[in-house]
Order: sequence, then C-alpha cells, then structure tokens
Amino acid sequence: MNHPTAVAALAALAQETRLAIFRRLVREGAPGLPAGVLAAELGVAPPTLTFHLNQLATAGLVQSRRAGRQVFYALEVDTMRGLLGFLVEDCCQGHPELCAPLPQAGACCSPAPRRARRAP
Amino acid sequence: MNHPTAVAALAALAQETRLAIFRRLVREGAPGLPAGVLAAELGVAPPTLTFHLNQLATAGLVQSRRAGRQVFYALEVDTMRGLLGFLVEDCCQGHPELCAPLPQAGACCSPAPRRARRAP
DNA sequence: CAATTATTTCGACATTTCTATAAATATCGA
DNA sequence: TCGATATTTATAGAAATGTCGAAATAATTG
Repeated sequence: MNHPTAVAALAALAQETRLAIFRRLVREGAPGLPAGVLAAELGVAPPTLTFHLNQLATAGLVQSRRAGRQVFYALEVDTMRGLLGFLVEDCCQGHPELCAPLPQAGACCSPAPRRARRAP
Repeated sequence: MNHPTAVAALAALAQETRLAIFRRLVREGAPGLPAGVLAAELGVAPPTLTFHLNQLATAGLVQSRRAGRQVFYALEVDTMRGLLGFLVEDCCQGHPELCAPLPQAGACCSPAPRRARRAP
C-alpha cells in the first residue's frame, strides 16, 4: 500500500452508499453478493450501484465475477488489510502506551465475538 | 462510531494532504506537532494547512491545543480506533478463515510484533 | 506600545463528484 | 430465435471540494 493507493481507497469508502456496500460485503465474506441483491438491500438504483461498485473496484477494494446473469461482488481482503495497516504505520514511534488500545481494531473475525451486532 | 461519523472521518482522510498530516501525527503520538512544523514538513501553504486541519478536527480525527504562539495538533486516538473497528465490524459473519490475516492491520505501536490480540 | 511570529479567516475560482434517466449489453429459458 | 432478467454504459446537470492571495487575529518580545 502506498500513498496514492490509500487515498483512492479512502475516497472510495468516504461515501455513504459505498461505505454501506463495503460493510455489507465485509459481513458477507468471500462469496460476496450479486449486484441486484446489493441494490435491493441498500435501496439504490441499479445504475447508481454500478457507479459505486466501479469506484470500489477501481480502488481495489472489491472484485467481481460473473455467475450466469448475475455479477457477484466480493471484498478484496488484501487491499483492506493493506489500507488499515497503512493508516497506523509507525504509530507513535514505538511508544505503545500512547495508542495501545488500537490492536483490537483489527480483530476481525475474532473467535470470541462478544460484542453486540449493532452499536447501541 | 456510526455510519455518518465514519463517512466524515473517511472523507477527511481521503485527501492527499490530509492523509499525510494524519500519518505524520500517527507517527508523532500524543504530544502532536505545531501547525507551522506540519506546514513546513509537508510543503503546504499555511491557509491550506489550516483548511485541512479543520477538516480533520471536524471529523474528530485530530485535536488542537495552543501553547504560546503555536497551536499543536495531535491525533484523536479514540476516533481512529473507532473507525478501524467500524470498517471490519461483523467481518465474515464469524468465519475467521476468510479474512484471518486481518488482525495484523491493527498492530499499532508494535516495534516488537507480539500477538496481543485482546489485551485484558 | 510597536514589531515580530504563528496561525486563521475571507473571497473567489476551477475541478471533481453524485445522481438520475434513457439506452445498450449479456445471459438464460422456452 | 424471442422474450425476460440482470447489469452496464452514456449523458448531463447540480452540488461539494481544494487551492490560492490578501487581510485579520493571537501571542511574544524589545
């Protein structure tokens, strides 16, 4: 991950619809979802959805694959991981006590999902 | 962290200069840096820097404090942590094998890479 | 108080971004 | 092949954003 790539990825995520798409795909995992399902679930017009999916794909955050008439979109996990790592790179110059609570942020797919689904 | 707040934070980060400011402050840790130093290091005109710092502050990503003539800007760690957590919330619906490599993304402040997944 | 340093506010302009409608493409089943 | 379903492309206009120079504000020093 480098600076321009990170800006592109962040710009792709910095939009209501696209962030919703992204988070929906984060929940979905590897198989992903067809464009139509995303459009229906998020209440977005198909052309608008395509526009946003293209933004996410161009930023390398999602990938697509056709399955019959449907086109499935799924998360590009490597990019997501790269982005998160890039944001906290060289954090605090080796003074962990300053932002020690951060590691939990990356605790994706934690085996002990004790947290509530939706924040209260 | 909620959806609108996350969009605001991401939008604040989705810009070259602001991402550079943010990452510089991530490296700096708690004390932060005066606006002038940031402007000089990043080669940005003072008014432009102020504009971007305000964007970051409005998004809750940085805070400022005056010290004499200088105004120090420092990272708002809680917001950063909240944002990273929000992005990977409910990742893969409990199928860790799908995106297991993600945890390292949050390994902030780790000069010695230890597996401190869930501290307490 | 006057001069100097540090930062912010103001005003204006070019550029980019988002959304919607209409039309086009791709795939499947009869 | 024809019709139906799923998705994309094309086009255009309104709204938001980034950058700059000039001037203003805040704090320190002589």
